[in-house]
Parts: sequence; structure tokens; C-alpha cells
Amino acid sequence: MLAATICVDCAVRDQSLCGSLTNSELHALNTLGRRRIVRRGETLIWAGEDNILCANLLSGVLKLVASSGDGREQIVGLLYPADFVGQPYPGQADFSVSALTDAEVCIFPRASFERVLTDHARMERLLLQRTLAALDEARSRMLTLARKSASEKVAGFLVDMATRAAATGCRGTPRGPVTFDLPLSRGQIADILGLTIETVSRQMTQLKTRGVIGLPGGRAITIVDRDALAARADPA
Amino acid sequence: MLAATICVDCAVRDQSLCGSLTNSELHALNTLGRRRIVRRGETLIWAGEDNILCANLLSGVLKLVASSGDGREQIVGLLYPADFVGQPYPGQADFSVSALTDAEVCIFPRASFERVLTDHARMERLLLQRTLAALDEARSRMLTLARKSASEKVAGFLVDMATRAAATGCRGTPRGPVTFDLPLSRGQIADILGLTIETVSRQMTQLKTRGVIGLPGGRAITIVDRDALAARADPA
DNA sequence: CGTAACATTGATCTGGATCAAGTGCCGTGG
DNA sequence: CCACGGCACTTGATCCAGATCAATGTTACG
Repeated sequence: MLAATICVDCAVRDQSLCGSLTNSELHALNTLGRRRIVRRGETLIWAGEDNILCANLLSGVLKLVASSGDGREQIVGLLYPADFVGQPYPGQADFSVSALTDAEVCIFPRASFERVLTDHARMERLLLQRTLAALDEARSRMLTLARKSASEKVAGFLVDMATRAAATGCRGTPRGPVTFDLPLSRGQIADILGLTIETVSRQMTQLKTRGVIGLPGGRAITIVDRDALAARADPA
Repeated sequence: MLAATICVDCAVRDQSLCGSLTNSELHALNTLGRRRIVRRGETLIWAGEDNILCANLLSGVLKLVASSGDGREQIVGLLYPADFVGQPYPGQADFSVSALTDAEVCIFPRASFERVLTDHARMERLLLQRTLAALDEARSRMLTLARKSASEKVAGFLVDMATRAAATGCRGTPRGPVTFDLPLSRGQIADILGLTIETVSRQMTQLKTRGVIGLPGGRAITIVDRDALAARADPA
């Protein structure tokens, strides 16, 4: 039957939380999980709503957005394939989750997922470890948002994206120039870094002018001098 | 013997992670834990060092500090009594932990604590829930740091402190003016909010001038009009 | 008391926001 | 095939919140 085979061809089977389960344990999830496509721009979870779902991200990129009462927004996290989405315990969601690119998720009803967690200590431990890592990352970003200059923010962001791109696979050699596509618009980069579109754009052209990066067009970016970029991100 | 009685008079026995353990289970911790005083200004954990300890905070206030290579600092979290301190899994600490006031902690060797955690699913779950809550808080603060104005930051901070002071107990009535002592210097408040001492000071005097708060002297503060303060913190 | 750390207040400077045009890049339709 | 319109991006001019620099005032403590 279809439900029993949902995990078999899962692209993130090993990297996701489910990787902690044995094949037989997967059966439980098989009956709970549903694949779902989320279109670019679509919102999967709305801030303020009750937590009703958990999910594993299979493909695409999602953003976690915090917003103030009067509409200012800040992207407080990005989610990549194999990342866990949502809150396993009851309560209201504090942040919205929406798709930056077309994405596919494997969805579980929250309550069922909570039960799976309590039944599978290994999975719960894995989630704890991921959550601790996410917390460290969030706290690091607090330093960036509060204390770094615009040029440090942009350089740091590009280093992060280059690292991630290298992890997946992209044109170019690891040591020399590397070219890849940013999955984000200038506006979204601004939302991540706590800047405006204009400032991001100006920093990018400045980096191009100084020969640190290249901007071949569209959302493509070439890292010409990774060390210079890293140095700008973190002035010792 | 002393070790066996360490938890008996623990002030935070019920609110801390240990509250999830039965009396008999506490015996295991009893043999592992050691009380320790941390003086105001003293550092308990240094960023970059290996995680070697976990702890429960018994009294006082600790700060979690992120710093950039060139010395800029940002307080990325405050820890209050009953809060958990440290990382239960191997690795390097990303942040320093030091005492804002004289404090007392109940310390466990990291490896032992990890073992306790794996043996006690209830405790692990509690830690997961706390970590998820801390993550939400960190993300909320990302919005504050990146998008809020100085006056919104200070007002929000004072509301938080007032709420916390009310939770413990302080002079004044809940609805009318409430007076309490801030456990932090202006400089430390600045480190939390991503501002400078001068800006924090100016915002405080402005709030006093407008009759929203009173500054009786020292670190004392009177909340005169809590609603006005909350409105300044979150302009709808 | 004296002094050292902390806090307020004032004057000035500046990085990044805001406001305002351009410019290039498709996709659509004529 | 090219004109058109919409969007994302770049570039320029100006403005302003908050940083920085510089005294001065205040509190706590030996």
C-alpha cells in the first residue's frame, strides 16, 4: 500500500530525525505521515495558531519569521532538507513558517508525533540535540544582528551560503572561485540580516568592486576570494 | 552523610530539572552533584573550552555572553534560579557563562549528567521542553535586536524585569506602582539590548520625564504606568 | 572622607535608513 | 520579432537614530 512505502524513497531518510528509527519502527510513522507540496510563498504554519503539525522538510527552503505588532519582520531561521519543522508540544506557534522556494514536506499531526517521540527515546534525544544546536545558532545570530556592521553581516551570510552550497554540490573548485545560486532575493537577505534591500545591494556591489565576489547575473554569485570574505565577516 | 542530603534543602528542587525525579532517583544525583558559590563577576564557563560541566542554578543571576573576535560583546541570555546551565553533550562551549550577582550552583560533571539524562527519559523530555522554550525566546529577541528602536527595547526590557520581579515578590501593589531593584548595571542592560550605556540611560530618563517610571536611586526602579510601558514596547 | 565605579547629560558624528530615480531582465502579447 | 509592462535590483541624495566623544554628577564602600 502507499502509506507503507512513503519512507522508502525518502530523500532525507538518513539525515532526518527518522534516521534514528529502525525499519520496523518506521511503520508507525508510515501510517501517520503525509507528503505535501508547499509552493514558493505559501505559508505552512501561522504565528499565533495552535501547534497542530510537525514535519520533516524533504526539499526546498523554508523561512521562520517573527513579526512585530506593526508589521516589521525578521527571519529568525532558515530550514533546509532533513530539518525538523514545528513544535512537538501543545501551545501556540510564535513564528510563521513559509516557503522561500517550492518545497516538499512530510507532515505528521502534532499529537501523534508527540506520542512517537515519547515512545522512541533515541528520536527524542536526537531532537534535543538538534534543538540545542539551533539554540546555539540563534544565539550566535543575536551577536551578528546586534553588534556587527552591514558589511560584516553580508560577508558572513555569503560565507554561510557558500559553505552550504559546497555541502550540496555546485560549479567550481573548492579552493578557487565557486559559483552558485542564492536561494533568496535581496529582500529576503535583508530580512535575515536585519538590514534594508538597499544596504544589502550596496554591500554586494562593494564586494564585487573589491574583487572578493562576482555577480554573474540573476541570483548567481561567485566566491572569488573566500578568505577575504571570511576576514570581512570576522575582523579578528 | 552530606552528599546524600544535598538535594533535601535545595531551594529549587521542584522547579528545576531535578523536579522530574523521584526521591529514590535523586540518590544518583546526590552522589554526583556539588554545590558551588560563584562570585559576582566570576566566570563559570569559558567560550571555546570543552563542555565539562552542567549545573542547576540555585540562586543569583548568570549571563550567557557571545563575543566577536575583536571584543564586541552581546549578552544572549540570562539564567535565573532553577534554570539549567551548560551543555549535556560533548563539544566546545560557544558562549561564556558568568555571574551578574553572587550565585550558587549545583554542579555535575558533564558526562555523568549525560548518563543521568539517558537513564531518565522524563528528565530528558523536560530538558527538551526547556530548550525549545529557550529557542523561542532567543528567536523573539532576534526580532527585538534587529528591528526595534532603542525606546522599544528599553520599555520591553523593563516590562520583562517587572514581570520577573512580580513573580518573586517585591514592594508595591500589582496594579499600581511597583518598585524593585534591577539586578543589572546600565552597561549590562546595554549588552542585552544591543545598545550603548548612554542610550539606555537617556531612554530611562525619558521614561521618567514622561511619568511612566520612577528612578528612586541606585538600581531601584518604580513602574508607575505599566500599560504605557507595554504600549511603548510593542506599538500595535 | 576620599575615591573609584557607575550614571547622567551634552555636543557631535556617522552608518545605515529612507526617499527617489534609474536599469536590466524576463515573460506576454501584439 | 520586437514592444511593453512588471519586478528585482542598483545607484544616488538626503536624513536621522543612535554611536561616539567628553564632561559632570552620583552612589557605594573602604
